[in-house]
Amino acid sequence: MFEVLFQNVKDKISLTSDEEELAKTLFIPKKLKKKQYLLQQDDVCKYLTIVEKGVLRSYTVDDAGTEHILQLALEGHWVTDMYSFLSQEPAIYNIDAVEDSELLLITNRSLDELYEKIPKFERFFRLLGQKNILSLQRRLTGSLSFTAEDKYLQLTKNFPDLLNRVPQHMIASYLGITRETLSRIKKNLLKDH
Amino acid sequence: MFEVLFQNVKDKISLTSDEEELAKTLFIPKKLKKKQYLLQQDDVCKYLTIVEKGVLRSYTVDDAGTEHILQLALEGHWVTDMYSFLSQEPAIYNIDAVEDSELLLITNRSLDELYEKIPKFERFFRLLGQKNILSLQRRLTGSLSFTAEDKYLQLTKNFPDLLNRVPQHMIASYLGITRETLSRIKKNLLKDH
DNA sequence: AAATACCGGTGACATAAATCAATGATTAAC
DNA sequence: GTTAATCATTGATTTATGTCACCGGTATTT
Repeated sequence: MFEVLFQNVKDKISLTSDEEELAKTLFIPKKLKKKQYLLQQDDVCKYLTIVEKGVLRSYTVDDAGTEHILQLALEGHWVTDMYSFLSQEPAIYNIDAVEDSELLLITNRSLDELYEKIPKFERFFRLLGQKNILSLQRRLTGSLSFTAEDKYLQLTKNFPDLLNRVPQHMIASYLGITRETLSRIKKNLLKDH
Repeated sequence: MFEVLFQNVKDKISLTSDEEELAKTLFIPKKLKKKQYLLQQDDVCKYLTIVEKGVLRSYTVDDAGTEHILQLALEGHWVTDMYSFLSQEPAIYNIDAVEDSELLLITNRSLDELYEKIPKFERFFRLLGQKNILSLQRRLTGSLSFTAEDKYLQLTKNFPDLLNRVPQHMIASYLGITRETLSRIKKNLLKDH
């Protein structure tokens, strides 16, 4: 159950086995069936979550009922409504499972305990945040300057896994385009082979 | 010179005066005239920078020569090409001054020294990163789901300062729209008063 | 195994925003 | 103080992408 978490952690900091045992006690395992919610808009987000197995998505729903996907989180990715998690105000994002998934959750309180008892985790989450910022910046720059086709090509290049595990209409939503446009882009790319 | 930096730091962690003195030695003051570059694409980004006075922008230039602004950094904001700064690979962003500016720079090496000698800075930059992620997420969600007009309205609401200090065409670029479109949006908003 | 929901593809049409081009207005440079 | 950049505005036109409607295929449910 904890393999993905500790692999993730050991990429950035080293832990003694005592520290690892302590950390384990602070995370809550949870399973989610496909389509089940981890968080619904307007609820308070109580957990920071790492995906051990499966896929989660975080997304907003606009006035027209259209979903806009902020994040597609595969194994080893962290997901939360960060604003709600930190402030305990109502969430603006929904989070649910794209596949049956296994998760590890940590509350804000437990996270504080983790920082206090194993200060190395300050560094871990600093480095994790850095990586996160990099990927958000790349995505935003792409969103500002790329055509729909280029955004799709960038995705196929950087995250080919996503294409197999996530339905097309979610890929489209993640790219900020409609399912129809994505369908036509794929057709075009085949034609130009 | 260091007022903005230490105000920024003390919002998140507390420092003794010894620590403050040590930190001061690790930053390099620099002034930049309007339009001067701090970093050019394809150079290696040597510094993480905080703006003490003035405004910087980071941006990419596409094949057509159009600029796309990732960040507009007012006093107290941190700016760098994070990928280049961390990896010492060539930068993809340009950074230059929108107004005459006063900056404090820190190298990767000095930053490591800072973490080593004052571990509290791990926490500081973790918290800074969190804030950064929040704002990138908000901007990306807006970019995925808002019309040009709504993106502009969100900006006027959240960062009214920017409108006075930065020319319209840069605001447009920051929003991912053309200057012409922004000009028409403003006209429309006035009309509907 | 029939019924139902989900998913991707496609045509016809609509529209937001980009592009191209020209004109003042303001600011900076000489 | 004249010249030259820089900046914002506006009209005409084009284009990428969205919207709406429908279809067939494949899972999923009962």
